[in-house]
Amino acid sequence: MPSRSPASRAGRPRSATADAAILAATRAALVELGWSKLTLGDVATRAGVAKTTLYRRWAGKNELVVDAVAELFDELELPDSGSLAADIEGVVLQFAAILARPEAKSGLMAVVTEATRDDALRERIRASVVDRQKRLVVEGRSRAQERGELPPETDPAAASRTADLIFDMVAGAVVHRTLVSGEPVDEEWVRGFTLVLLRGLAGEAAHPSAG
Amino acid sequence: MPSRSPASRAGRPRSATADAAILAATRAALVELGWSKLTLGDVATRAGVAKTTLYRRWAGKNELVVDAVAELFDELELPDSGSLAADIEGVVLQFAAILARPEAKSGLMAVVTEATRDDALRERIRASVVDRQKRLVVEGRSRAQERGELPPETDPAAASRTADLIFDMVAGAVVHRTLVSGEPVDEEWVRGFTLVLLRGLAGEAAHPSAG
Amino acid sequence: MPSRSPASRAGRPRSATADAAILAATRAALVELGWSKLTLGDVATRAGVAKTTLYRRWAGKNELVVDAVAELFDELELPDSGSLAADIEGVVLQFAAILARPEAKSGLMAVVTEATRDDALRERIRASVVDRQKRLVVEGRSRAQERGELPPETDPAAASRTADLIFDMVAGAVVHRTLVSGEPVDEEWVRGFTLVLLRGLAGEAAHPSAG
Amino acid sequence: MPSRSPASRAGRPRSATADAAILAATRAALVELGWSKLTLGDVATRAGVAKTTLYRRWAGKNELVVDAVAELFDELELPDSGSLAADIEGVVLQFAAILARPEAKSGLMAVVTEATRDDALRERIRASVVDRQKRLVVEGRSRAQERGELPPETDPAAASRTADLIFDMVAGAVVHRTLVSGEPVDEEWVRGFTLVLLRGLAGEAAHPSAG
DNA sequence: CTTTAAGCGAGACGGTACGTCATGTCTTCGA
DNA sequence: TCGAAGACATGACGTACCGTCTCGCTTAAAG
Repeated sequence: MPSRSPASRAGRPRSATADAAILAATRAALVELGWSKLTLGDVATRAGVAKTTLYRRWAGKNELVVDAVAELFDELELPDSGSLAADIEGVVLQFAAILARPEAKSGLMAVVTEATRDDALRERIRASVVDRQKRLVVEGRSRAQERGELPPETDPAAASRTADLIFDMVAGAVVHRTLVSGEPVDEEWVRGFTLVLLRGLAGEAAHPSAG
Repeated sequence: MPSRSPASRAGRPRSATADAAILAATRAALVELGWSKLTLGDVATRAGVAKTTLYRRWAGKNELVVDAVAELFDELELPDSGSLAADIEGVVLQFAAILARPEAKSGLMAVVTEATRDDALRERIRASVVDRQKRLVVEGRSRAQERGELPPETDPAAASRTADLIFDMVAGAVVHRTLVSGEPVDEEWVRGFTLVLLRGLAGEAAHPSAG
Repeated sequence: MPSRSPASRAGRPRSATADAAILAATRAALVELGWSKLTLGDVATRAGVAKTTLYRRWAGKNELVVDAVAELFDELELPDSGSLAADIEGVVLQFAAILARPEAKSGLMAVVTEATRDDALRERIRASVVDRQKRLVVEGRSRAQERGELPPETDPAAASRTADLIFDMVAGAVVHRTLVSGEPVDEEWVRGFTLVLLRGLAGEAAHPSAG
Repeated sequence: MPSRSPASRAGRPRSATADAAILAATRAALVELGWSKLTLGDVATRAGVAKTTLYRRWAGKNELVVDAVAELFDELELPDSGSLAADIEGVVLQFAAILARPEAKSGLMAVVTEATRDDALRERIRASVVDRQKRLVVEGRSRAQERGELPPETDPAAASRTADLIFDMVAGAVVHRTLVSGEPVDEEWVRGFTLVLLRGLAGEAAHPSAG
């Protein structure tokens, strides 16, 4: 989100519609041009806004695209389909569907790349994009525990570690298949993936890694 | 690799040392500057070569970086450590170690990002980087089958599909943890990951996905 | 002169000082380097200005140099020395003095050369440089007619034709001696030249060319 | 002319036809492209010759073009038409006709411009182009003296000075009218010019400039 | 109901990198 | 040894974006 002066008192307030227009224009430009050919001047023109306005709210291309892409993940929801396997399959398919959209492909990967040399950007991505999805892992597991599909956690540290592992595996596999392998994440693949993942996790609590 | 005319007879031949110097300079620049601040002019200067020489051999930044990074993966080897789990752990650690190097982080992710909009580039990456690693999956599995750790394959199509799945899961998880989560791929994580993966794959052949 | 949008309202106005700095830098570069080694990048640097600023105002090297050189001729004045011969000698010496300056030598000849293949450029030169001098011929002749040194003109067409002839002869001879022959236009040469010219023109009106 | 090693003995002798082909190609390129867009690589290609061959014989663009253009003036001849005025008119028209050709316009003026900063080049031009024409002035005057149209010269120094003056006036006026004014040198203009020139010169010997 | 301070569009500004082109030199091969 | 072919180091080209900076307007809250 664009940073706001804490106590904006005097003067004309910032246009509320401009933010939305800029983010939408950014996504449109990502679809048409991709990350590397997207220019802030062009985004400003598309949004019907002056470059100044854009720079007043975002520090640069990276920050802008993070915000533009983050909005895409707001629609992710954990389906309550009665079984853990079906829950996972559902959420993975949703995630893959978002990732398949060109504005997500171009934009998300690019900012992650940039973040390898920019800690503030990595933090922004984690806060805006990643953590919003991690809650799905936690929530899904607690539901499964309620249903007795997974044993209850006793060690919170191990639980957190396992959640991280699951998240890296789910997100990593989907991203890799979509972006690197260039193959579709279809129902068949998701079934196979979920099977392996769940079978692998089945005895996990019983054999906690030593730490 | 730079394309060569097959039967180059007349004229001065291309300098053999220039190629190596350019690729090394590219990696050095990736380490120092990262992808987005790497400029071809700077690479040329570092390599002690004219910009034109560089453009004569590579079409642009993307192609150059693919070649520069691909060389890093040549050192990957499948260790023969006696057990499937140890083999996997060994190769994952090697893979993670390469990926942790800044020139790989910056460079590989960036070209993968670019490849989302450039099929020729994706193909180049697949040929230069990905396929060279996939053989490790196939080789590792056949060794494990010889040792009786995995059942022999009967359906080659299912085998290929499973190999792809394994590859997406291994590479995806490592990449995601390294680049997105920003956490180290240490021995502890690798043990946990391998455990889940192997346990998940244990019954895979018995329950082939329907297709 | 750089073209200006007639009603420039919005946006930051063009820096007024930049124009002068660029033209001065251009003349300095002409003196040091000559036409063929003058680069617009160097001019921009000398003027403390970005290359883009320069290109925003002039279409290229030719147009820039025409403007830079044209300013040199603004100082030409017709001396009122009492006799036609002295007037001519005075103005020819002034003209030769300007032409002897290296920035005029290098610059003017070069753009005239370029103008052989570029009508717009020829027109620009005529407007900026040539026509400003032609007035001296007209003015000088009318003064001489008032003094009775030349007969009054009756046929305006013939008068114009004669003015053109005089101009080609004066400018041509001075330019040729300075630039082609590489000899100085000193007082001695000017006296000889003026003598021939005036004697030749003495009966001109009496023997108009047939047309 | 291209410099030749005085005693070319060993090895393959230089192709005799190459010289002519290169000069012709140079003139053709001047016609099509003009001086500033003429490139030596292009000339070499047109002549069916390697760039190396070209550089082995000429030092650069300037020297090559001087030689290419100089050949054009070889066809200049002093017509023997019986009267001084007609002789002058004839030779001026011939001169103007050569100068009107695009390869002469572009090429000659350009090298003269370059020569303002390169004494060796100026000397080459004088030797190759200018002096070949100056003989016409001398020859024309001596014929006119034989015919009694001009008084015989007594002072050789003054004679030389006058020849230079005439040459500057003739060549200068024609060049200026053709290249700067952009007007044609037609019969009418030549008649007017010759009239002025001859009338001006009529008493020249009687009033030598004081020196 | 007027200040008044900020937001806003437009666009010029000093920079940096781009990818191409021409220069003049060099290195190889074949004649 | 020359000539063709073409790679080479060099350096300018003209363009595109960058992120900043004036400008002359709104525009709404504070006085």
